[in-house]
Amino acid sequence: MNERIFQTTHRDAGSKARTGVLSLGHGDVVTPAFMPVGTNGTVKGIYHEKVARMGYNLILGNTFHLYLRPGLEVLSRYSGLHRFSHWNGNILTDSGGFQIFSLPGLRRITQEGAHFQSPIDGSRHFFSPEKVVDIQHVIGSDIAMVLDWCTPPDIEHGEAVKAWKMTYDWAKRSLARRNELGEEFKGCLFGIVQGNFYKDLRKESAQALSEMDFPGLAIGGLSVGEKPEVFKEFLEYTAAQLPDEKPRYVMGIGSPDYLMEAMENGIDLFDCVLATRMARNGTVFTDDGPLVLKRSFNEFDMGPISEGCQCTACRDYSRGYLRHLFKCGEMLGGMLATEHNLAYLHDLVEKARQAIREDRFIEFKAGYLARYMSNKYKSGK
RNA sequence: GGAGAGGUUCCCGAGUGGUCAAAGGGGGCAGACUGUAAAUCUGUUAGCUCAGCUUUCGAAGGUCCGAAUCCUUCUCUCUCCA
Repeated sequence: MNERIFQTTHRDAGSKARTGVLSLGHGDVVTPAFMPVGTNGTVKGIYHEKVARMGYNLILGNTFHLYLRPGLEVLSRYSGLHRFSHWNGNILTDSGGFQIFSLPGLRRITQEGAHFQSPIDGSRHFFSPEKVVDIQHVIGSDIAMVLDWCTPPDIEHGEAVKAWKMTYDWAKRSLARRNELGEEFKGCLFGIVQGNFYKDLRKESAQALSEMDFPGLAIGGLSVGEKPEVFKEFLEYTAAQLPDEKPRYVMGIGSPDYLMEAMENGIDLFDCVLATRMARNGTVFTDDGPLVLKRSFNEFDMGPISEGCQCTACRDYSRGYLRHLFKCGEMLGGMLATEHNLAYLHDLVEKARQAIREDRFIEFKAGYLARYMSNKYKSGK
């Protein structure tokens, strides 16, 4: 059942970075790979067709959201999310653990699972690890994630122990449920490492999950409000505990600098809402740092966001026009910016893969970040 | 020509003697955003040598300890009637 889904194709000579191929139900994914987030079965502000044409073959959906809307009956009648949403590539679904974590006051976690209230209508629901596997089975996820308990920074050691032990127990139950479904369950199920910001717990969690029958492992509970140095320290530490032969996925990171850190540490997958959310809010990635399109200095700028970028925004429109769209609240602005940010990250990761293949990832990263982090467009303040 | 209403800080618009540099919108400017309760949220928006001081509510005078608020004149706008 647990066939090998990942092959490393090259290892960078100067770091732990690696390239590989992930073979999933809807085609291969070259790694490292960034995964755009499409929580509700749509990557906000862009056609699936464009996402696919850009080169993305693995996007996210969210168990929590899709269970609440449109609900399992609809998804089941459509034979899953691929057909429902007309996406022919791969889909990874997050379990909803992060959403439940994000609903303080609306949730209660017990050994059995998570009780929560819908943020849509206040109705009460319950997710057990088994049920979450079942829902993702209905969705038809190519990669399903176990239900986990994500914790914020600055919690007590004792509480962090409780959370990761719970996540571990839930992981075992998730696997058991997957095994019950047998061949019917077409996707692969990934485990999630927790352990908060305690190295002993990260290590225990990573080792415990590594010994289990998961075809891939994720690092959860990072980028939840901790400082960048802390993120980096725990990313590096935790990644090193994971088995080399399985794909490693860091959940929820998407700024260029975080992606670089992840790739350097041998991470193969990452996803984030940042690119698409920032885009809708008017900020685009450039090699010189993030650019807020609404800012006044763009008014007469007839150049593209990024020279050489192949996206529609850069190909057909100027910074001045994009500024105008955002100032008018025109939805095209958000759509174009979304396309740009996704194209930008795709290009960036492709450049990184190329650097890895040529054993020069460290120089590539240093050169890129020196320019990106100088943040040319940051205001004086 | 007659009757009435009114001119408030970039705009709209509250405010009818001190607690008003003046509510609230809008616009402007800036900041944030990292497994999406987000096409969202936050800050700021007279000037200065920002504690404090100076100028500001159509204009000019006046009353008062004190005026965006009261009085006089002027000016402009709008509505209705001729």
